[in-house]
Amino acid sequence: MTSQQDLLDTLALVARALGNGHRLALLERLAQAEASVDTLASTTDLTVGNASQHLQQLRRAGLVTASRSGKQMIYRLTDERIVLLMGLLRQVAETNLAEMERLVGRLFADDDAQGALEAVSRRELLAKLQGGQVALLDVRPEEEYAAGHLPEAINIPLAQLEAMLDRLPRDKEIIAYCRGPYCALSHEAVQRLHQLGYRVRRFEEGYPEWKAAGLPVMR
Amino acid sequence: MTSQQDLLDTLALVARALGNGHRLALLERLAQAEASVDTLASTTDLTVGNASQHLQQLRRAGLVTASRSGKQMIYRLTDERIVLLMGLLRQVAETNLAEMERLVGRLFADDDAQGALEAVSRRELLAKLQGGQVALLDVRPEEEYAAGHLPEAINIPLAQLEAMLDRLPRDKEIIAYCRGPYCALSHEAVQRLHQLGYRVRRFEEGYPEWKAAGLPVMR
DNA sequence: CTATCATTCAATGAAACGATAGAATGATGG
DNA sequence: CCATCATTCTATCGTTTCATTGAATGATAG
Repeated sequence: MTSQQDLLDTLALVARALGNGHRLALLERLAQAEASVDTLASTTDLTVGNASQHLQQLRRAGLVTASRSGKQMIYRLTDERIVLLMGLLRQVAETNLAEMERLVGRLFADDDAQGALEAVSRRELLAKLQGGQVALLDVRPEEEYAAGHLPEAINIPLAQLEAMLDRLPRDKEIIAYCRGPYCALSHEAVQRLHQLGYRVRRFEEGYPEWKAAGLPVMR
Repeated sequence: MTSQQDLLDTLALVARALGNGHRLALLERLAQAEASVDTLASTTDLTVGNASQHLQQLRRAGLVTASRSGKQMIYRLTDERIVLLMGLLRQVAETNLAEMERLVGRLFADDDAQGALEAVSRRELLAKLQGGQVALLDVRPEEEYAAGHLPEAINIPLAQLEAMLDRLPRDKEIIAYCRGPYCALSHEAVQRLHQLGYRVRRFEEGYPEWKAAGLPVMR
């Protein structure tokens, strides 16, 4: 006979797979684009061996799948909803853990010093895009942009921001986005563009959340 | 400087709190109604000491709060969204873990043998309630019903089902619900009522999901 | 078919987790 | 203020998790 407890124990298995900072980092990275072990290891500052082990655990929990492509093993998220799950986890943590608030506060401290332009919510962004008076700026690395991005977004990786300013319209408000709420790239971009006199704000989410919400994406 | 990794580590802390079957059981119980350590321990088959420890962990993770009422410590969920979080965790687990499917399959095996009436979805239930030709049956214990229930639901705890049949209308279809998708109470009720000749089906979710979705509840 | 590259496996030690038992704390009722 | 009840704290032991190391496997290019 199946007891309810067996089911809960199995659910706990999945939750436990989410219960490690490095694994969450791997999942966030995978939410941008599928990637090889090697790539994942270097973008998350793990040794290859260690990354591989964590990926196995995620695989056992059904959160990622792997397939071989030549010498490389390509990992990807099994399910779009994993992004939603992490988003909800984030919301619950932010509203109920003081520690979390402290850390997020610090991440946003720069912005506040700068003149406190609040981040643009998804709803607000949709309205602005409808109106057509904003330009979307994707400051992620080129490969992540290539794997998928918001419609009509202009890609300028942060490192080349100043060098490629000519791609940005001067007459529109600019909305910058990157990997997600905790990603520093768009914060940085907004600061730098603001100093250069652009009207610029940050999208409070990132590409993965947009996609997981079922909104249209481009390649 | 706050690194993104600090934030992920803190998130992982919350996920880890969900990563234990007993703690998930405690949370599910708390989703029904607030309760004392003693009550929680006995409904989840834990010793009081052990339950207390798990509750502390949930508290550290910001998932529950406690307040003293006389000699007793009353625990409650901090946030309605925790129910949503567990629901999403369940969905992800069910679609991506074979083991999960196996266990759920077994739980539903009885129903299938019985003539396979599929469970009623939330959307379907809302439509049926609109129409007015169904009666809602809440088969949870009286205290949980008292703490909150679906509008117009009739409470008959499973143990008294046969004794209190006169409360059920014979001319309407009956929709039974209980604590949630994995709760056995409504399965059992449906089987027994079906044998007695009632037109009866099961709501696929439970009270906590209904409430967390922002739908109206009664006391 | 061998050298190389990408990844996984296996073994180790340190740290964290989980259950238990028994002592300690806090509130209440006489 | 003492006895009782509900809960928490402390200490212990066995188990699991995590990072590291180095060896093993699998695929490819010459």
